[in-house]
Amino acid sequence: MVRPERRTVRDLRKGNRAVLLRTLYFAGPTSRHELTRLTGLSAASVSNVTGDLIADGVVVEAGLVESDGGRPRVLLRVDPEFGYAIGVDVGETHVRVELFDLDMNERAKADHPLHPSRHDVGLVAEHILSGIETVLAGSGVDPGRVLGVGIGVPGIVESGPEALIHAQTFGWDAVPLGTLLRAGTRLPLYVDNGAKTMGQAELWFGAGRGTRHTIVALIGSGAGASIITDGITYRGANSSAGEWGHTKIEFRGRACRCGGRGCLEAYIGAESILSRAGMPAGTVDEQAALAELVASGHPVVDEAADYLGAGLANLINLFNPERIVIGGWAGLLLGQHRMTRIRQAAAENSLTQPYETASIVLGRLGPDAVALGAATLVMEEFLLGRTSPAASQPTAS
Amino acid sequence: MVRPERRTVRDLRKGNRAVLLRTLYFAGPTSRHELTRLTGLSAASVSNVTGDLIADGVVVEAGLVESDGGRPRVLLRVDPEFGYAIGVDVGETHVRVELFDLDMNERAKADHPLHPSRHDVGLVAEHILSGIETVLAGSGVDPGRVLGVGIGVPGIVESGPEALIHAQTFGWDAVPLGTLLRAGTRLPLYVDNGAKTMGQAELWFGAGRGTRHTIVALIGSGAGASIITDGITYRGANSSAGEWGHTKIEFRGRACRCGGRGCLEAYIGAESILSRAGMPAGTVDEQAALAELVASGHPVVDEAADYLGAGLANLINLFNPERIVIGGWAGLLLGQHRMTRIRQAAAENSLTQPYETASIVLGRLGPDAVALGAATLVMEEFLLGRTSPAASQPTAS
DNA sequence: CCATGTTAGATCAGGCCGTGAAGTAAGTCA
DNA sequence: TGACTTACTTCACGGCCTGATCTAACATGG
Repeated sequence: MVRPERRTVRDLRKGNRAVLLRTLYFAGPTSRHELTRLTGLSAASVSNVTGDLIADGVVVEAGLVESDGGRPRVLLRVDPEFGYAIGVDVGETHVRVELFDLDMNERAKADHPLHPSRHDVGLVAEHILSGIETVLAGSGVDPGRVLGVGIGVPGIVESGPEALIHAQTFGWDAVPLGTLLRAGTRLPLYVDNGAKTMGQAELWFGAGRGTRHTIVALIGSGAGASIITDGITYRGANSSAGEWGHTKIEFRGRACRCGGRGCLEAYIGAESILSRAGMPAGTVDEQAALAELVASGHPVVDEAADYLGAGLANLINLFNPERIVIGGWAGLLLGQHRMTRIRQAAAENSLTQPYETASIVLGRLGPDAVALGAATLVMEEFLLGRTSPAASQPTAS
Repeated sequence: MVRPERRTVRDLRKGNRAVLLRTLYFAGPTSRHELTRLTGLSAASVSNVTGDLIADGVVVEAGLVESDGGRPRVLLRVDPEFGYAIGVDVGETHVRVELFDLDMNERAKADHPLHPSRHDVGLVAEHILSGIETVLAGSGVDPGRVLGVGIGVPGIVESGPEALIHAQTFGWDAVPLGTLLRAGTRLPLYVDNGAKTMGQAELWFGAGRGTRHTIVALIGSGAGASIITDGITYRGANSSAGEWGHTKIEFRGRACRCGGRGCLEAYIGAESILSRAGMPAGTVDEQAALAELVASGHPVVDEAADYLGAGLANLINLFNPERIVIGGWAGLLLGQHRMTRIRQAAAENSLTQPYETASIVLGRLGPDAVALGAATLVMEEFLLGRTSPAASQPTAS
């Protein structure tokens, strides 16, 4: 039931251009000669297409490499200044906007604190728009060179003609954030779940680099997962795939804040761990409290590690991944201090063969990678050749 | 991290040929004119490529359709006699070999009973080879027109240079069935897990037809799932994805025959249901006993339905499918008599938004679709243009 | 300093491909 | 019988990738 595409001879060039661009981007400075090896294209085609790319300004020369007794190789690379990507992290306590060049170096940043009880859509949209203006002004980057804005939000993002956001914790029900923003900017917008963007950041630049069947488990107050199948973030029919935190690990078990019972999140989410240890939500600084709890060796932490291992085991059995990355602030905390226990629980609760192919590792990017991941949404479009600075326009009116 | 391919201008033709062939296959008799609409290709190209296909004998004309006041359309279709696919079902109690034409009509069949305690690899291989000979002889089909043999086996099939089969219930550990068979036949072989082949049968010809994000849950003695993501059976890093039956639904719960605890299979598998009702494995005819139990309204059946719903809910949360097909003989039995209860349990244990996009339905093909599904493995290759009768050869020596 | 050898990259002719435009086939209808 | 309609084919054209050939730019050795 595969649905192959590709039509005219022109698409060929487009595709090969994208292949070269992607190879240059991920392999770094590379000579034309080596590109023929990496892409399988003929030397003649590499010459042609790189010629186009250089003429368009996307690719620039980056020094020479001498070779024993022959013409030196000219190294090529994507010009990091050719375009820029903006990543937005809409979190519980802040709206963070970051501007990256194509090498994903942060060039500017804007932070708007958000009161934990005020997540009005209009306010968030306002923060995002003013943040975009701030980073553009602060970096001195020509707005016309910005390729787009990626936005990581909590909750489920329902794809469709207009992306609709369902975020229980924010009280958002079918909120068309994209539509609201389009009134204030003409930049292309890419909205996705924050856990998915963070997963993509780990996949591209973190602990998942080079893998194709990967799961990034994110544990903070709650728990979610980003599922990468064959190199692509899996979204399912309505983009809500990956709701790992609300899978049942204990039939009719402990009550979860989602209203259900026995959800994994009710056993491994920071909020639930703390409340089990006698520190209900809102009474303490979650991160500090959990750190202390983990260090103190409280049994509730061991229990959480066991459940986490079992939860990972379910993912291993279902997805047969080559790597599992544990991320999110609570996940990193648990992983740093209870990794052996987690791995053991995962081994006990999964089948041998898939367990052995899955390496369980800690995330490398820290909890602040949501904006970076959101920016990779923009990069993805760019590398596919579906967007370019010429197509973008600065903020409207 | 997408990895686009496509190189030369020649691949274009290959791809478009595959697109046309696939469209003709699934849309049935179609005129060239309509093919331009269905494929997006120009009329000129459709004319060219169908010309090739007809010249190669793959496609034949299939009558005319008058149109009001113009030249009548010539209908085209794939010639069902152009090639044949053999499907093999290696089950607990039999080895079944079936020969299909391209329309998936069964043309011949061979059944070898298997003693439930004797699953010697050599014996199974012998049965398969003699079954192939039998169906070829019985149908009178030219062996040179057979496109390949698809084989559905129990357990985990580890893909690689040689497919290795790990089947606990058979006592098989890393058995290279393909290699053994290749000594007796030169036909291309495609080995896969029987649950996956059955899932593919439901996807192509059964209750999953037309869907792209689908899960086929198979419940017999045990439980497994075939996960279709974006129209393709998902296999994971080592082809062992979909081990749904051994995901934990009850942390440290009931003992499972796999050695673990709290596996879903230990709550919804026929063997476990019967043993809970006081009928341990081996003492009764499983299928008859379960049917009686279901009809009698025994509470253990209701309990199983609840667990099944919760297990499906986990799949809904993780995969966000558009359809869930319940299959397998025990699954069909439960579904026929407890569908409401299953659906309700699924609703209670999954998030609202993904639950609403997933329609839960019964399988349409019955429990004998393993061989049919195995034959679709051959068809898949054929429709991609990667195999043709000319490439195949009759049995060696 | 220059001829020679070596490697990187560019250019060119040739073979394919898909497409729009124009042409042909095969009906209906009046 | 001829006008009209619709289905399909043929043709010229612009693009594409590739192997072969050519040019550029270095090292080496005399």
